Amino acid sequence: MSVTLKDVAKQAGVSAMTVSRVINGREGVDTETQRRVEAAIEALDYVPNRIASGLISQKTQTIGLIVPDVVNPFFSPVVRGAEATARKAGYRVLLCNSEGDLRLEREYVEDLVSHRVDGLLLAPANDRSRHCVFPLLRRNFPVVLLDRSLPDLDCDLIISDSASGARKLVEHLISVGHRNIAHLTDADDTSTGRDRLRGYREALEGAGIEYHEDLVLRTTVDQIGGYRATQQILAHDQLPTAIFTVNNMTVVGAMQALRERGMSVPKDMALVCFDDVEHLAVLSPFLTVIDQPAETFGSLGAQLLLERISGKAGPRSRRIVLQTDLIIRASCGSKTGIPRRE
Amino acid sequence: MSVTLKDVAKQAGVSAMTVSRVINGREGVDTETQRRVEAAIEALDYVPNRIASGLISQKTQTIGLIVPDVVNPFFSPVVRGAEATARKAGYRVLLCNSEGDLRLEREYVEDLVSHRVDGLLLAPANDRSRHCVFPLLRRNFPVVLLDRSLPDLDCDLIISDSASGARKLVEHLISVGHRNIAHLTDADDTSTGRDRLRGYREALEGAGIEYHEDLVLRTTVDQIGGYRATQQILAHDQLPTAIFTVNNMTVVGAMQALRERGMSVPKDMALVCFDDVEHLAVLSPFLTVIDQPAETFGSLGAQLLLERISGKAGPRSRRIVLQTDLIIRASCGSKTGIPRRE
DNA sequence: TGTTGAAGTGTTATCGTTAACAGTGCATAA
DNA sequence: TTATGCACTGTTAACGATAACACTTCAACA
Repeated sequence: MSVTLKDVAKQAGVSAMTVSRVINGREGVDTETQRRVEAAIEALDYVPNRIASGLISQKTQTIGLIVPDVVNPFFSPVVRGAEATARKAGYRVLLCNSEGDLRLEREYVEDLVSHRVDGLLLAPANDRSRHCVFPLLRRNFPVVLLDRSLPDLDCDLIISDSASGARKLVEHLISVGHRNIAHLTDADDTSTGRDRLRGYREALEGAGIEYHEDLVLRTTVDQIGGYRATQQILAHDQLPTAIFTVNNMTVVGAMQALRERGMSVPKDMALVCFDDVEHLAVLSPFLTVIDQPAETFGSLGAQLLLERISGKAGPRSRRIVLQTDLIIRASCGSKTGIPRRE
Repeated sequence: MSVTLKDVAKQAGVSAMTVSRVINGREGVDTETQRRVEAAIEALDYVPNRIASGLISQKTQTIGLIVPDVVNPFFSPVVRGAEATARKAGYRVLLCNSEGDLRLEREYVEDLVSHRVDGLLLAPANDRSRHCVFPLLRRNFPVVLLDRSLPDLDCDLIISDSASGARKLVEHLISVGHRNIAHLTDADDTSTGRDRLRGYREALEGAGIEYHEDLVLRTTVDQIGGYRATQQILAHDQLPTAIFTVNNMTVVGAMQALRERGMSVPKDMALVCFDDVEHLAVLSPFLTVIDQPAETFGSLGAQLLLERISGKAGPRSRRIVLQTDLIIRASCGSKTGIPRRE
């Protein structure tokens, strides 16, 4: 079917080995021979088969990248960062969308392993993702976790300081007068959810505000989850004055639910969340958020992974905690906020 | 290093062939033998090497996907759609970010070919991408183009009806009273740019408005391009009353430039563009846009590609034109502007 | 009893490339 | 002249899996 090294060898009147040497730039090939081989390669439009070389070298020069959703404006920069860094080092990226689904995630991991990727970048769905990562680590397979840590798992890791981010956000809400603050988060099965909840509680404590269990709503951290949880909040007898959602998708659902009830932000309800979104930030600088350095998650993660793959990493696992930025805009009713549109 | 089929065979006391049969669910294996093999697989934690099978079958079950930028809210759904569809058919996706750069794009194509992907989904950078696609088609290599067509290239293709979209958008501007409409587009080297410009001109003609060359600004279709081009516009003696930008990134830059000049939308300037952005649509239903079915580009593209790969496609190339939606919001000063979703 | 054939299993060669080793010349040195 | 070594090139055997074929059994039947 496709042109092989042997075809080139025949065309150039040399052995396959000589062609291989030319392709890989090994020295010890006569200039004239080299010229003939290169002519043959050109003439036949030969492209080396990296799959076959990979079989021998036991390296695919490919890494796997599993994220819950590329469309999520937090994860798409992660993907870009990881891909760019990997590519610069000569690695390809197999992209997988786990949809935050454990079963899919496990299937992806198995598929990537059977495809013999040299390493795996994983933004895990939740704590139970541990079950499919642990066997890899036992085999010394290079893995770097992104965004979320997994319980009792000693693994390279890039996270951001969720607790401090959440604390900053809630402290800001408190500083502009809110005391009744709802929090939309997940089912207590992700490190990010737990850390942000912790930050929320710390901020309340710090201000001497009592923690109310019924102000913390557990839901799926997507648009529909944010929508439903907000509906629940709005069914309460006594409404909170602010909602803090755990991420950028939940906040979209929350906004929908508020709008359906004819409530406006920040007049009737303050609204803040994790993750800044570029388009929103410019076109509608409105939401007060915690900004995470998303692209850095990807590029730094890829870097750690490549070090691990090349054996430069040493046995100890590395844990990198990125700092977050509080971006104050107008969604809290804060006096310091900039009007939504001028 | 890693466990191979031979190791399993030895452990189970059978030949490699028998193990292969069990793995691939071929019949003609004794139930008892099968049990032993499965036990050995389990015991050794064996994962089949798909690279090696690929060498024989001449199929990698992998497709390449090249987009200018995963972070662009138009392309990230394209990626998701393509990945999901490919995956359901048992294909993996190698993701490449060309950054709209021809040289990078060419490198990616060569790399994907040397990695023996079974097919390629390409959202080309511009007309000159033709040079790296044409050789593939000559070799009958499966390719599907996304979003942009390439001149004189007979290739499967998914595009949207850019001309009619642009016409709808500009007709709307005209209908609410604008007659002096600037258009930010690219250097006339993409089909989308040309088609949208054509739609723009058609709408003007239809309304008997003269076409002014100096109202059409050529730029890179990203944020910085939109910013600079808008600055140029604002330096004109006579300002237009509306700006139509060719895509969702350019509009961000345009907005920045307007804001810097203290101009607000739509009071001082109307602003419309191609591509809706989910977060904006809900959190700030403000921009009047042409919405393209981005995810469908990806899923349908993958579907066409898989048909081509499996030989189900027939020799003729297919050209699919997706329809667009005009979503009227508030950025034109239109009296009829209704928020898209309540 | 011998033949036939189906079920189950093994052997060999191969996919495209490369590592390791084995030549072949030819020039220089002894 | 013969030895020595260098430069260049070829041969063989892998990498891990599988297709194609060959070989056992053993039951069924003439």
